[in-house]
Amino acid sequence: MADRNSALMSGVPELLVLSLLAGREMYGYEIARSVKLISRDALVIGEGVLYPALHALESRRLLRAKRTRVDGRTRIYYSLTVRGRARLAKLSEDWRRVSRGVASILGEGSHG
Amino acid sequence: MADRNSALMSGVPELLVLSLLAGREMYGYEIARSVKLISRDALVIGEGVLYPALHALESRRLLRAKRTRVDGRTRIYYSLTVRGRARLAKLSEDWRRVSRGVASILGEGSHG
DNA sequence: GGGGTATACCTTGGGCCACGAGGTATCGTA
DNA sequence: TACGATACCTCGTGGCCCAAGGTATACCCC
Repeated sequence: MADRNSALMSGVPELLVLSLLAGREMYGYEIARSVKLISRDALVIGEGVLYPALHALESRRLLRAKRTRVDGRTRIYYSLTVRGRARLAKLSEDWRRVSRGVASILGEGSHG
Repeated sequence: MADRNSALMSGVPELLVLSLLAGREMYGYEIARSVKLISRDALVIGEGVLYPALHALESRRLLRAKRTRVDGRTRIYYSLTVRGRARLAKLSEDWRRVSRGVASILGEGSHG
């Protein structure tokens, strides 16, 4: 099964997470709010998607985790590893390819 | 559970099929080749994805099927129903929303 | 007649992943 | 005391994608 590489799409949550963390380290709850905020409500990433994704990303060594305590609450800050940056580069390119591809089909279809 | 409506993404094959059929009626094999051709190899829709998708779309009354015989081979031409057009409109809008959303996150991340 | 390629349809099995729902705990506030 | 925001988490369901494999016709070449 190779590595779910050339999938048509999928993996958007992973892409969002990696992309945000490329800018600075963030914690889960903050990532969820940021996605909603930056995309102006176009995208919402649920916690049932986010946390498992973060754990998977960490165990795949794409993210590094740092536990801290703020105001009595636990926060886990995540940052990109080198492998994470490579993965981000690949996923971004995949996304652009698919995005352009879909646009080309939509264009064809609509103007007839 | 509602109708897999507000999904983050997914459903790209369905979108492609509906979009192509909005232009003119086509048969399965032709759709597969067209996707590859129009997208300049950016997108490839396998037959294991395409045919089940076409059947599902037909049973949901989004497509209409018309069996014909050409040169001794069977072709099944599909065309959009009214419901299919409505579905296409919705999926296109969803796609544009997600696409813009992802772009906004990628933009933030890369120059941040 | 045998082999290869293109056309044209199909199903099955497996697996990934998104999602909703629900759970724990702290803090501030009304 | 109850609620909402913050902050983490898991589980079960189900959708959907995919590779692989299967059937059959037409055409070409040798």
